[in-house]
Amino acid sequence: MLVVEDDVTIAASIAARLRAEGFTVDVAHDGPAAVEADASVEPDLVVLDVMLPGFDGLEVCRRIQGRRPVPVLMLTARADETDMLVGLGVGADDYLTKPFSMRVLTARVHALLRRVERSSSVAGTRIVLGDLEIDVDQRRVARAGVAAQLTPIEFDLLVHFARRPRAVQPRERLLSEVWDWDVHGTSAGTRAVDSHIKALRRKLGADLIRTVHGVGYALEAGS
Amino acid sequence: MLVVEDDVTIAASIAARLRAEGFTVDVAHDGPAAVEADASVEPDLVVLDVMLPGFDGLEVCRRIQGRRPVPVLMLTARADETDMLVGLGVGADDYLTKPFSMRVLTARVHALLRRVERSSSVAGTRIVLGDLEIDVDQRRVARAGVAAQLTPIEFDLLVHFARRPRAVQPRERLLSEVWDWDVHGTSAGTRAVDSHIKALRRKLGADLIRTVHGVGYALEAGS
DNA sequence: ACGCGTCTCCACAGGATCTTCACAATTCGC
DNA sequence: GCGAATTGTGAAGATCCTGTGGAGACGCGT
Repeated sequence: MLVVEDDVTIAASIAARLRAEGFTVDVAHDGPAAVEADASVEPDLVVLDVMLPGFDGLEVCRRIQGRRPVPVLMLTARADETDMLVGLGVGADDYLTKPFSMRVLTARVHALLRRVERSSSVAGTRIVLGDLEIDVDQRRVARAGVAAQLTPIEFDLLVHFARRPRAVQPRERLLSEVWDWDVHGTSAGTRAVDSHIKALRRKLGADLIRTVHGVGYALEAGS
Repeated sequence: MLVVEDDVTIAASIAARLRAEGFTVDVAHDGPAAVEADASVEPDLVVLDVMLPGFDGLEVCRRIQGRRPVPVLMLTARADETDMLVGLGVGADDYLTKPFSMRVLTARVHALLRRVERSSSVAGTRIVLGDLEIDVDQRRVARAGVAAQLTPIEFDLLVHFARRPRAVQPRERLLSEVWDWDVHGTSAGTRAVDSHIKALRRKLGADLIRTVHGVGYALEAGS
């Protein structure tokens, strides 16, 4: 995460708060430093003030985005400035007008990361999670380099897990979303899930899928 | 709840009023004491005067927020001071200009807590309360960084508490909302709650859940 | 119709978990 | 302080859940 803000005090506040949220934060105080920092640390998100010494936030945004796609959250001093930026189509992913509370900032940051995460993994035909590689288009799977041959349902099941890494999926949800079943209260049939889980574990390794007793299963994205 | 205010009289009246509202209130009269108190009691909200001996409210706010995210309500002597603070982007979540009525203060406090409650539970998948971290999607829990393995009911119980921090939950309500039981008049079975509370305390620390004699249990979020 | 792969279901075993119970320890009202 | 009510604690049986192997059902192309 990179914070670009010329006011040292504000920059420090933002950085401190984001660090408290668990992010790794770098700080830059002017345009050239921002571009350089982006190139060297390759942050997964940039918080960018518009008004900067050197060259301004717009220019920074343009240069950074030109090099590689990265979500940008822009800070503007006034609302009409925001309008202008949107009009210019600078390519920022979200805007925040000063003054703002830290709470709003962190909320936006999280929302932005969620959005990016989602779009990159869903739109992407290829999902990589640790040593697990899935090519959704070609319907191929490999773990630690070795390919595995999955049956249709096994594959759909795995993709379903991979789209929500680490999240626990109850059997009912799996049945309704992978199988298109409508299990309302019917406790029968849910064991079919187990069989396919077993098959996946046999083909891809027992440690790939975690079972959560009384609830369902979750994919362990090895990291 | 932590009140930081150098004027002893004002501090006392604020504290008294907030206690009357049912909050647990600690008081600090200067900057260093404030930071220390925040670290030791981990309040869920800080009412912070700007002008303080030691170092001022801005510095306190920065240090507190740097350590962990907590809502801050700032008290300023003059309106233009508020403007300045806002401009600095210190990271307070709300401001109040002296003089103010107790009614306004309590209203703001409640509003702020509501806002926090909303954002923390709606944002949803992750609940952080002091050193307790719960990932609802992954069904994982950690206290002070160390993970704990909970059984299904234990986890549901904890989440139920965590969504209502510090609120006392009678056994009957827990049974009806976590267990889906219909305890109407049946006084039997309520002891099952105790067993699971015991398990939670063993796994996450005895100080996490407070027992309210004759009523039920409540989660202590670091205060 | 037949073979083949795939899917669903079943029954059993082994764990894991839940509830209950009796008793010790604590708290509260007086 | 004292008695009554409430809570903490440990253990044990009952209950529930999951892993597993295999048997049949189903779809599909030949």
